[in-house]
Amino acid sequence: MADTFINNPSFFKLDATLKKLRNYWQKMFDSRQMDITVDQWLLVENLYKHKKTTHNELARNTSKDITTISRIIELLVKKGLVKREADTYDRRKIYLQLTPDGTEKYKAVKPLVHEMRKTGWKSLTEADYAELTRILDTIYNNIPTKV
Amino acid sequence: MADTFINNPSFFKLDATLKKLRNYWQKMFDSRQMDITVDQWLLVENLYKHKKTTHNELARNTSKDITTISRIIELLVKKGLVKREADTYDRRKIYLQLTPDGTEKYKAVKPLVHEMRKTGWKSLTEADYAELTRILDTIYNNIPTKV
DNA sequence: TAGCAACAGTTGTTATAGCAACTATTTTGC
DNA sequence: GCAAAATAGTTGCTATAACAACTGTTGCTA
Repeated sequence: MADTFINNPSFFKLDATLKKLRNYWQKMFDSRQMDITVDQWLLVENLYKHKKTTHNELARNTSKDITTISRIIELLVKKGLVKREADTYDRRKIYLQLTPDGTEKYKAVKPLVHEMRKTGWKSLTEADYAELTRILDTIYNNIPTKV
Repeated sequence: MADTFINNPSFFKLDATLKKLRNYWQKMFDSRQMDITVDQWLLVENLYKHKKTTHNELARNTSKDITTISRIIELLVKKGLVKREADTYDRRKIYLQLTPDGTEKYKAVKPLVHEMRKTGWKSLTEADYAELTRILDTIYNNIPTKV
């Protein structure tokens, strides 16, 4: 039978590619003693870019559940990479930002990440990137939020 | 800054799309009382197609870790959807196959899955599917297995 | 302004992901 | 033929994912 989007598990290839990427990143982090996981890195990168943010914003920016953010942040705080700061005006809110160690970590890991992105995209073009973006965005928007 | 594959998290969009797909599938399964998870479904589907297979083969076919397969199969056996059968010649091997209930489950869920694939792919063409496949395969093959 | 809804975040539970270490077999190499 | 290596699968552990239920705070409104 022909391999079409109907008979082929629609997210099987997505899943396989993502897993291989994630494993590659993690193994590279481990072999360079970066002492960080892929998802912890994603939060550190986001906190570096936004300087000061909340759990909710992080969740939106990273497509992660807020409970997942809560637990990853807990690990990052324990590692001394992130510090929490209560909002003066809204006592429900907690601002998160990198500590100096967190900023160091970002700078240590960043070049490796840059290299890995180039490796993954080797022999592909910016046009391919645009195609991938278009198709994934279309699928994303095709999916109902409510069932 | 322009959104290119270098500055944009290379798997962020993959991750976001896959999560939304997975959540959509799971919510549909739940709302139809299918009593199954997405990954359990993937194994059931694979077992339906291959009739009789081993943990190792399932792991290869689904891009899952063999430990993950082992645990999902344990749940499926408890649910009565899969049965284990020892190999007569190689006592390390265990063959897995759907029980009659497992086959029923496959037939009950299958039409829903078919619908969801159409929904996700709505307004996209087979050419788009080929493009997506080409790009993801290229990325997949770009990633070193050893670091 | 009292009561309630909405919001920010945490904790409990179950499932998937993957590494390391383990048991139990089978195959290989000398 | 026998020890070592390879193979099949399980178990322990830590991390991520997501739903439900919870605490505490703020905003809304009758």
